[in-house]
Amino acid sequence: MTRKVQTRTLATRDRLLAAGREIVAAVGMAGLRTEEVVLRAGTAKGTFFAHFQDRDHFLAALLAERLGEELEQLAAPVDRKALLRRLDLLYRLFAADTETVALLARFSGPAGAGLGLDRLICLVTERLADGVVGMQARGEIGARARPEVLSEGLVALVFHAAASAQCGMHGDARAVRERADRLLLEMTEALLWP
Amino acid sequence: MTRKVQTRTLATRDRLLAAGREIVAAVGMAGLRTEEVVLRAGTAKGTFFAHFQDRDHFLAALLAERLGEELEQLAAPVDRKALLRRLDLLYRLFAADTETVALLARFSGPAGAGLGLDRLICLVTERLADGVVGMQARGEIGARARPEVLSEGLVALVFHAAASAQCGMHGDARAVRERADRLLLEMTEALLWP
DNA sequence: CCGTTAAATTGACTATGGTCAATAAAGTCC
DNA sequence: GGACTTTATTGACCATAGTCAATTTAACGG
Repeated sequence: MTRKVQTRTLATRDRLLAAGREIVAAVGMAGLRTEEVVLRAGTAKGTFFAHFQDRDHFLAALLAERLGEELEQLAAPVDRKALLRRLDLLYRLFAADTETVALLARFSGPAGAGLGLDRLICLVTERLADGVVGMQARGEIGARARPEVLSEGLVALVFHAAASAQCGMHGDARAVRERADRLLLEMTEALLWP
Repeated sequence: MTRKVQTRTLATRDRLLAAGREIVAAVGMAGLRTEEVVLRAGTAKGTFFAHFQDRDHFLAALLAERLGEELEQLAAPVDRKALLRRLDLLYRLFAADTETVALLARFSGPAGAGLGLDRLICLVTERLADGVVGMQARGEIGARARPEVLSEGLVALVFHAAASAQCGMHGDARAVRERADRLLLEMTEALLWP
């Protein structure tokens, strides 16, 4: 028979995540070592892996926490301008650093683990689609694609721009970043053309 | 003073890559261990890392080899139908497996290392843009975005579709794959609308 | 050919992610 | 509260990516 989750379990998980937050704040995601996490959380190594499948899933959980704070409460954009602002916000969040980009690429798919990044991205996409419906009805933007398709496509472009901007760490960072910025802007315009 | 590259160096590199090819063919990219590579190539561990920055760069080189065979010779698509076929080919190549998707996400940016995946993707994008120029001139597809922007956007959508299809390994794979297929198709249509 | 120097190679070593059989700590039923 | 079951935790242990000082090999100038 299956028993209810112990409060102890949740407490342990929270301690691990709290430790992770501290470490990421101090040395970034790339510098997070599992040893350090369990040390701060006061648990054994095995406990970490009993709670999280691997280091990357742990980082994804942390990232989801952080992004959730920014994205959970957002309403559907009411007009074209608001939509563009929303995409820009996503772009800035996603392009924060290399780790973020890699984690999103790996975990944000429509069929992810269930709780975490994937759910968050789905939420954002749906909210975007809600806004698109109205704008398409008013003829403010084009209606050649269904709202949910269009909004997922827009998010895909944001991902791509973020990834491009990050790859540009080597070489002339500014130029690459500007290139990504412009790609996102121009492609979005082409898609939204009434 | 800087001396010319020794032929020995190139031979070693080739032996490493050849070993890598064999291993990938046998156990896939995920199953490749550096120990096994140097064992087959008959070199020491250190030699491997003298030639390739890390395991992922090595895998990227192998992937670039493989994709290069398929993509290097392709001509610019002459019409809309050829363009769609080209995107479909890319999709099938990119969505081959999880490793491929991850490597592309990490190394295919416009400012990558110089020789490898990044160069290949740039090539494909440019070739695509060449085709787009003609089609836009003939009014066969829309001209709301510049050719190079449009083609990079299309490639971005292919990436996204490939990533989505791969994330769908968990859960109902078929449904997720079909969803990705349709997204790519509908978004492409919306973008190409005359 | 020979000494000199840059480049390539080596392999023992380290760092760290991840495993698992053993143990402890709840929960459940009487 | 005692017997028993399920769940959580532990930490020694393993696998493997990646490092580096020492060594060997090849190019160069004379």
